[in-house]
Amino acid sequence: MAEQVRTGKVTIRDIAASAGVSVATVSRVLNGRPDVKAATRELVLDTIRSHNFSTNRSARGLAGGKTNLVGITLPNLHAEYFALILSGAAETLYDQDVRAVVCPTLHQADREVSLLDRLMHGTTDGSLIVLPESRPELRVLARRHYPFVVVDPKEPLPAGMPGVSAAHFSGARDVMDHLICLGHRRIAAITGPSSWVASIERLHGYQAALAAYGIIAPPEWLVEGNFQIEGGYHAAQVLLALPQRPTAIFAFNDNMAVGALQAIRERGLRVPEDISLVGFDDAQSASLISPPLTTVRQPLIEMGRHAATLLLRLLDGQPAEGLRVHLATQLIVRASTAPPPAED
Amino acid sequence: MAEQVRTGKVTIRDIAASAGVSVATVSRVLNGRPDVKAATRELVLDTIRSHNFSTNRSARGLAGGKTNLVGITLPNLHAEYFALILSGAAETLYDQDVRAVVCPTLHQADREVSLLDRLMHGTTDGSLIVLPESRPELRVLARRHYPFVVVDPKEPLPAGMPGVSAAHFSGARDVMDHLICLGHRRIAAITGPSSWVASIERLHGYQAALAAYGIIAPPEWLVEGNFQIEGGYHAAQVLLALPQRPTAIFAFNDNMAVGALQAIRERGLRVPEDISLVGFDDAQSASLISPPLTTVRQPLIEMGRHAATLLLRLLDGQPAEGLRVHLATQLIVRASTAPPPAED
DNA sequence: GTGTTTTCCGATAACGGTACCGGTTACTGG
DNA sequence: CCAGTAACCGGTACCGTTATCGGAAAACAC
Repeated sequence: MAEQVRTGKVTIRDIAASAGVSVATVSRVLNGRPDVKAATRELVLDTIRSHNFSTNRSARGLAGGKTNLVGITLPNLHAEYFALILSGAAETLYDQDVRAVVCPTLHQADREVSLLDRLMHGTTDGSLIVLPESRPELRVLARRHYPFVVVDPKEPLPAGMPGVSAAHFSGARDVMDHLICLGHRRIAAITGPSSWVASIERLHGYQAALAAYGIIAPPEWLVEGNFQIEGGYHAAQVLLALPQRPTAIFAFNDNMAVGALQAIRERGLRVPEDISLVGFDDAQSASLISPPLTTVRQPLIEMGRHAATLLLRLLDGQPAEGLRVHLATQLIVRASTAPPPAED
Repeated sequence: MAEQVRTGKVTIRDIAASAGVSVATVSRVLNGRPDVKAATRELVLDTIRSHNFSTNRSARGLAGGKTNLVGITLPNLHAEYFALILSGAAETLYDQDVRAVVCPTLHQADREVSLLDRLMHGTTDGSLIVLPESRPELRVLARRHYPFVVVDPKEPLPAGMPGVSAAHFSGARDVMDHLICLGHRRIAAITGPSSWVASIERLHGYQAALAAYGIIAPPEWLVEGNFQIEGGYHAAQVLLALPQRPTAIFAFNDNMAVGALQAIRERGLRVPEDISLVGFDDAQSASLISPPLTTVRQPLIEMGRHAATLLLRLLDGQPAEGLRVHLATQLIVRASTAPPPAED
């Protein structure tokens, strides 16, 4: 009750002295160990409260060998995609009283490397790595038994490396099924950077569907974008200038679909009457633009949550075997797709 | 060159031994102290590299009294608004080799309190607090000389408390000027939660402009929203049902404007021909919807950057006096505003 | 009443750095 | 040539916890 509002310098020793026990006992109480008499525990707890003490994390980290900190590395924070993953992860970790330190790498590989390097060294207990591109460095981490889980990793992930991913392949195939069922045959795609795992997987889905229906796609139906709006815009311009204009465009994310929509409009064409348009991600924008975009919902927040849970389990000493989560995606049909215009 | 890929257990003592110097010297090199001969420094640096050693943060924190960690507390991460602020802040901090630990409070006040409490205690060197609502607890932090800066704080901030804010007031007034110049007189507003600082400030700007033009606003022109899309939707429904329908609606953020747009459409009205619509924030969605939304751009990333810089300066021991940043906003006129329809 | 467990708790050595205090050298200037 | 000063560097006491070990007291068995 002493209202000891000191400068925040109360240590475990002060508590011990004030409660008339040893520091060891205080530590035991702090860590919820069972071998403390109930009465003593209460006493200690009371003194802790009255001194409003809380344990120094650095010291605990040094002594106990763990920091209660995990790193979350991701390319950036302002993109909706990453922000959502982060959101799910950080909140889950927070609930378990584990702090998350964010490390935006801005796609600079050197940063990532030096980062991972120091991540392991007493800085964090483990990491959650959102790495849309595949990086061999991960092997090193794994070899040193540093606990981490990869979000959206290259498939197949080396054995024993935990990760959570979305069903890019089947998501893309769903899109194609949808378009083909509507009657489309000339379906172009605006892909993402070819180094991105998501991009590659979606491409496979696209191609698999075409193959399944026996459609032979000329190479010019494939244009690489950059997952940004203007990348989609330019890619669409290329596609629309084709002698045999495609009747549908599958943009590998919603951003690029937005850009494509713009290009289509500028050319005086209508969506979906003249040309169908599909995105991927189900970003906020997808439902806001007009026409609302047919797209594939990815459970990003869920992915973050799962990744965090996996990591937590890993930190708990459980083996990494089988810690692989593959989340389903869902085709969201909105107004941007329709049967192709009748052939003239 | 030994390629010492050990389990990550290299300590400063190993380096010292291997380089044939004392731990003190290694520590000096690590901290960039000037009193080390250049040759020795190189030698140490080399050994550090070859052992790929990096300093244990916990130990450093414990010994040196600082953690190189700052906390960033904010309501959540998935809202674009907060994600952008975080983005600016985290990246700036990262560049200065300070790590950011994110603490999503999810608006739970108890969380915030207990959080701030433990934030101070050896966990972080300082904090960046994104607090759209005003909280008296901040006083306590300040009294204990814990370094922190508040983003979007209640104005006026108690003396000596550093903070960065946007020009909500003048931003709102700009909107009103714009609308009034177009000829609007019946201008309704969809406000945010009345506890939010941003909401209050914007409201003042709204009222100030009306007063300046001698317009008397009946209370029913003011409906409270929640800064979410559906809040805007419902608020707009109320406004549109008014006997004297307003000719313009000023939604206090873009989300609500999107909702309002929906409500307006459902009622068979056109924007901007029948009714003008303005938002606030310049969120991504503002430029994507049709018609593109007239809104007020807030420099959110900039705000994060500035806040981080301020905090860094604070940690550097510089006094908090004058550490107040007030960033200008900018009216972005797009297609959602036009002169009011001719009176019938 | 004597062994044998349990239960509970205290003493103390780590943990991996930093910072202070001093001690060597190597230069100065007179 | 020597005192004085500066530049460098080593020794070591911390920092605040946790973990280990062992001892005292209490509970139990016989």
